[in-house]
Amino acid sequence: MQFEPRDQFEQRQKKLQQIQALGHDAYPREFRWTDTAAALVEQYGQTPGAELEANRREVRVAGRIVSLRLMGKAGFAHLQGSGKRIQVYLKKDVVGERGFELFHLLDLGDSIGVRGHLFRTKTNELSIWVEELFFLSKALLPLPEKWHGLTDVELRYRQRYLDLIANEKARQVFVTRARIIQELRQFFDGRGYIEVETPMMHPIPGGAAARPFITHHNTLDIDLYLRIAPELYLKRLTVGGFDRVYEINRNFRNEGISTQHNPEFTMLEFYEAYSNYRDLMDMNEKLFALLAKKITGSTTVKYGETELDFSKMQRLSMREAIVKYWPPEAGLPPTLEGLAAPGGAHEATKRYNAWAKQSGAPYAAAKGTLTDGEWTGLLFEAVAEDKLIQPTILYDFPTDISPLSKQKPEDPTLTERFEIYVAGMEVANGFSELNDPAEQERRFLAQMAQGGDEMPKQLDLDYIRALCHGMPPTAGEGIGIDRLTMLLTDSQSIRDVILFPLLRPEGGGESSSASEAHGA
RNA sequence: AGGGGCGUAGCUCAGUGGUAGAGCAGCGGCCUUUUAAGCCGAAGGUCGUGGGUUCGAUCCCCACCGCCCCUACCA
Repeated sequence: MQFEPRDQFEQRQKKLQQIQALGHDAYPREFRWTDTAAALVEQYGQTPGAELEANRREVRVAGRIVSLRLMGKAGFAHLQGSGKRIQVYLKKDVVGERGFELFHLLDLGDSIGVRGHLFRTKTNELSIWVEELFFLSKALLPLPEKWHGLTDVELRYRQRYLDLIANEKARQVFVTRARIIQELRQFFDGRGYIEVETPMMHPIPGGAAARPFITHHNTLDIDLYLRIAPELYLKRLTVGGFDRVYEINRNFRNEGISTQHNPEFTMLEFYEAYSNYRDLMDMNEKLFALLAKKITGSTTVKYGETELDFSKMQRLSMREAIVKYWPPEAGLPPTLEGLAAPGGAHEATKRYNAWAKQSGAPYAAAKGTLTDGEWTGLLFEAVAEDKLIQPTILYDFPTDISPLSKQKPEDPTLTERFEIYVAGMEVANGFSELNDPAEQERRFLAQMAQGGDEMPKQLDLDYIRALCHGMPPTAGEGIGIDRLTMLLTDSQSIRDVILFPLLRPEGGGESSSASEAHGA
């Protein structure tokens, strides 16, 4: 075992031996504390020193040493516990020879416990007058720099534990993330939902269009797929009579990494029998406003340069969004009727692309021949998606790109599906669930016929069979927890809301081309 | 995958075609109310890796590795 910086590592090992020589356990088993640093700062932050002297408050507090100022026969340190710091003051004639010797052997990063009482220093800082010092654990490696903290983003992600110690904001993001999930559970539990866990290893990947990760089960000798969505299992449960279910857990998609994408990400997915997509839209408006209010204190939330207003949501059909956000420089916008007509979306896309290519705007790149619905979806993404900054419910998706959604009775080319966009990001996707087994089979087979990495290769017959047992009319939705957390914590990258985002493994770097180059 | 940027002490960062610098952390010493404690002293580096140009490269060029950003795939 050797880690950089080696000299400090060895130095601290030596100190640990000296601490043992003083009669302390190198790795003690417990410390009985009465208060956390955070609670004391909260409770006594304003209490005057005279009052602290008059009613002596005895405390036992544990924490990590994050600052250390040793002055001859006395010293100060800050202990960090539950995210907050409290100062401790220690002098030789109070803690005694042995206690003070131990104090001398402490380093930044060590865990200690103290017994003492609260007081205020000359500069009026709330502090603990230490009467007894307890050694709890040695940090063999140094903390990040005390003033700037840890700013190297790579180190912040790879060694998140250091980020959490050094950067209060980072800690706060993950506390908020936990609160968001708690609020969501409360919301759905309060509406009669039950929380379930469905398989994360699937024999047939399904429920979304995405490339799966493949793994293998040895005893059964079968390949399994890390799930790309829990959808098909959750709907089996609505068949089984769980009329309101939700699951909060990971999905895995073998695709690119970006500020908005991590290969494993957390989704809340929920299904509600006897409701349709309009019911969910209404529910979402309430949910997002409630969450913003509970988490940030206001329905208006700062995100980067903008203010997001969750008190209301704009509603647009996909075609309306194309018309609304069509850039005037690209000529007259298409009409709703034009987009609905056969070939209309393709024609509009060609006009848009002609302008986009010469102006440098993102254009709608298609591979292969597309259906009207696919052109519509593509055109929407190019024209409108990144313009949807304020919370927007986008609805009525083409059937061609919505294989699990129920069609609109008056127009089978469209489905009862919506997505919620905020800050240009898709954060939710919901629909009236297709529960006609014959139609579902047709759609699955059409997907398979279309081919491609992200399309199902195999028909999920058991799912069709489940539908044949009858699924009540049901509305379902998925909400991306990571992106939602980004919005409510003002985080610009998904890596800032995932504790351990996927990075290339450290120290690898022995690619075959590199070793060939070395050999040549 | 393509384009752009970055990589110097443990951390945060300067810097130059001529043998490498600061602050913090660490080490030795002084200091019993300090707080980015202070003062004195010593130490710490294959300047991401490998090639090339050059009398000489941390600096210029190329390749590779890693990270970040944008685009593409996707949620």
